[in-house]
Amino acid sequence: MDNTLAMIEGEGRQRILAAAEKLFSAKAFDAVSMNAIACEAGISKANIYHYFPNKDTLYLAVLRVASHNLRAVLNEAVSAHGSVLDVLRHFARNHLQALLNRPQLVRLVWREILERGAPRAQEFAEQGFADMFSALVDVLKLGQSRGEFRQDFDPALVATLLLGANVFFFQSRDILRHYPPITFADDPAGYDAGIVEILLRGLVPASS
Amino acid sequence: MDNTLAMIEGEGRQRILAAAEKLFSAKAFDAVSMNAIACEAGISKANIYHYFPNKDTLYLAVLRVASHNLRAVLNEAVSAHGSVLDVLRHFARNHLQALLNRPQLVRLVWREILERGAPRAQEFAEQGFADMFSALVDVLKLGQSRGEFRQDFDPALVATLLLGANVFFFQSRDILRHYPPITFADDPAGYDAGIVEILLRGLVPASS
DNA sequence: GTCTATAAAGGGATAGAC
DNA sequence: GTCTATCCCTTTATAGAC
Repeated sequence: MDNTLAMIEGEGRQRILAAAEKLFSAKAFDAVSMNAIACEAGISKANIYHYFPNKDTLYLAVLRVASHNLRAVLNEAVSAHGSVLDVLRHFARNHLQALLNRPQLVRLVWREILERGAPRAQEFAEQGFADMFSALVDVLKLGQSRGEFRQDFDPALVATLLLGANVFFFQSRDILRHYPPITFADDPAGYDAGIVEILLRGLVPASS
Repeated sequence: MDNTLAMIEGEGRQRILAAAEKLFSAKAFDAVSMNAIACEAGISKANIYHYFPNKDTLYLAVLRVASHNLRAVLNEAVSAHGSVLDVLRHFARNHLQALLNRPQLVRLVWREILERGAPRAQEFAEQGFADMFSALVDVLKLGQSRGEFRQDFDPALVATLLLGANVFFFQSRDILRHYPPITFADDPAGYDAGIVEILLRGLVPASS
């Protein structure tokens, strides 16, 4: 079996998937026409149907690849070594940075989470969530078992809080930027550093 | 001027707006047809064009009303009296409860925030954001000025963290529910109580 | 104000040549 | 594998009677 042949055979499919990913990332399912995808891919509309039986299948294929890639990017970003505190700080910062580095993938997957009550979204989205939650919960539990953290908080709750802070930042960055008292809209690293410090030390003075 | 007449005159328009709001809340702009709106409103499709020149204008009218209502609901929910800590706790809980009470409004406005890079979204969305941020930042600043909170954190950052936690909970509740270590997916009050306690006391033991 | 009927355009999908 | 041409349906929007 010749590799070159396999690559050529897959080339058309790849072009379509890339074009579809780009367009589906920018607009919702119904707002993207097969015609637009064909134009973006530089092929004819009918040719798409040689590779995919219908629009829905194409969309699902795009979503499958995208969520897989996003998951890999995120998992890669948050892997770290060092003390519990260092790992936590790096997790927060790198997770957010990974989101900001791949805005299209995030938008694509996240829209699926928000729009569809359908079961297919969950399949992909939950994987990414589960990875992040597991990693983060493990870090927090380790901190607890070592006595570096309190024992009386729920690690899953803190994980939700931290992931939510990053997702919210990613989603509403443009709005945050236009709101005067906010100075960190263009400083994601500073944002996460501030958040982690607050989480660690709390709002109430230590003397209390 | 007779009130009844005014109400009858506005009735058709109201029926259309209500139907459109319901459908636009459930699906994206391009996924909702004028035909579907007409059916939902129980009138003919052509009749819609007597009140609105085109689909885009109708959508914008829906968005305008929805964001106004959502803003009122949220502002109402978070108004509270008492000690700084009580106000903070009530803010968190009531804000999230208000989101959960009006899921359609939240979805409608929030989709607009996420989808459009367009300027019109900002106009509405920023108002709601500004209200919440202002109220929350004021509470935090008051706590700081009274010495009940540390001086060395950014109130806007904590406000973002808290609002983000609630929005994230609202958005990903279905996913959270299916993830084993999470026990608070159906307990928003407990979720916010836990979050606020963590924020106040921090993760690190007080002895450190 | 409300309707039926229809126009004009674009959508997804297919047929069949090459 | 890729294309052009086409089918059929739905879409937005309009015309015009009542």
